[in-house]
Amino acid sequence: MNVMNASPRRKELTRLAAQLFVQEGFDRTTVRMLAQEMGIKSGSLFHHFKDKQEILAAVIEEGTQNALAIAKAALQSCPDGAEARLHAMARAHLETLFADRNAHVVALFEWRRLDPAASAHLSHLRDAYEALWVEVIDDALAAGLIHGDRFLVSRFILGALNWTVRWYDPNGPRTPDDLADELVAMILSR
Amino acid sequence: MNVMNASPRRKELTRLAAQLFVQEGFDRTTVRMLAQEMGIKSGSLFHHFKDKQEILAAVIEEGTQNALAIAKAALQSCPDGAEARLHAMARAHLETLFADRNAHVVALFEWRRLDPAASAHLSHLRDAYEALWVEVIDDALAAGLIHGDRFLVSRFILGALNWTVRWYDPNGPRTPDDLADELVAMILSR
DNA sequence: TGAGTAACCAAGCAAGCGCTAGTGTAAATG
DNA sequence: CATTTACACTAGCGCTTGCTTGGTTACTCA
Repeated sequence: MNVMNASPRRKELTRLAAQLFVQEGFDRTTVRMLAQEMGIKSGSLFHHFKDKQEILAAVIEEGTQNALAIAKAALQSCPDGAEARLHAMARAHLETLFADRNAHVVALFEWRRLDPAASAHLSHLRDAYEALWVEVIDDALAAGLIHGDRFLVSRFILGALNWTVRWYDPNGPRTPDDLADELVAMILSR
Repeated sequence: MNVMNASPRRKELTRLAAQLFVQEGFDRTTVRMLAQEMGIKSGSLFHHFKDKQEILAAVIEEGTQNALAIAKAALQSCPDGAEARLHAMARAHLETLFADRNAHVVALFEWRRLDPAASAHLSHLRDAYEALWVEVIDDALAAGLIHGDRFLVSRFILGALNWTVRWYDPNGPRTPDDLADELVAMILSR
């Protein structure tokens, strides 16, 4: 690997790896499969990544960074008010989830395959993302838009959103925005 | 393996396998690890199961059968009315999820490792379970307890419930019933 | 022009994988 | 008593795994 950089080549390889990890799962994806998908031989792979673990970490880091950036942008460019912010976060979450689907599926379902060091590092990133949610949900509770325990409410919402990757069909009639609207409508106290 | 039975021995082995599959994931669990956990040598394992795949199928089948039985019982012994039935289903779902946690975690996260034949067989079981949910949710919609698209609403609810296995701590202050009550309260239109 | 470097390859090692073959043994069955 | 059945064992085959080694090619820039 070349220091800790993010060369264009490495970024492209990471994208391909994410796709394979989703198709086959991390454990069943061999370095030979990865290399073939990338158009190189398996030995050459270790020029870009120090080991297989590092590829997984790269995929997850990439996805989480994107989610964080998009959520922050969505919150900044959205109208004031707790309801608008709740909408914006739900939309942003589903938007990244499907724009960058492979990376997010890997992050959600292969997190446990990370070694402790990588896991600790990436946990901070994920915590930063979840902090945005906590803030928005607290505002919604304070404004009386929703009711209940702030911890449970946020877990339920994130669960419902994350689970969409298991059933949502991007080629179907519904857009990610439709899903976000429907979810927010479902939980608002009216 | 002995025909297609469910001997007590085999049931116990299945339970142990579920635990290991949760700890390590299906792919990383070797037949040698399974055998050691069961107190036998790896070769002896294939007297009980024809191959590793069959162990996975046994774990998932066991868990799904339980969930179906408990949900049916809960619906039969619950007061009339759409709201009571919605409560009962949510409670039953979380109850099995944590009583029989290992099997359910495997069913939720290792389903894709099943070969096509086993997957087809077990899909019918899962469909029977989801049909119970669809019925209860349709009643709740008809009674005006909740609003929205029946498909989306049921996916969101099941997503929120299933995701609990990722964060719920059985040793914490909240009971599964608390979670069910809070979720139902969150989605009721009031 | 020639030194440096990023990217790649062919070959293969040591370890671990799922699974099989053949055997031993104690209890149930005719 | 003879036979079958259930369950376990030892030994290891054939293959795949992640990763290493030692070397080649193509390009950049002083």
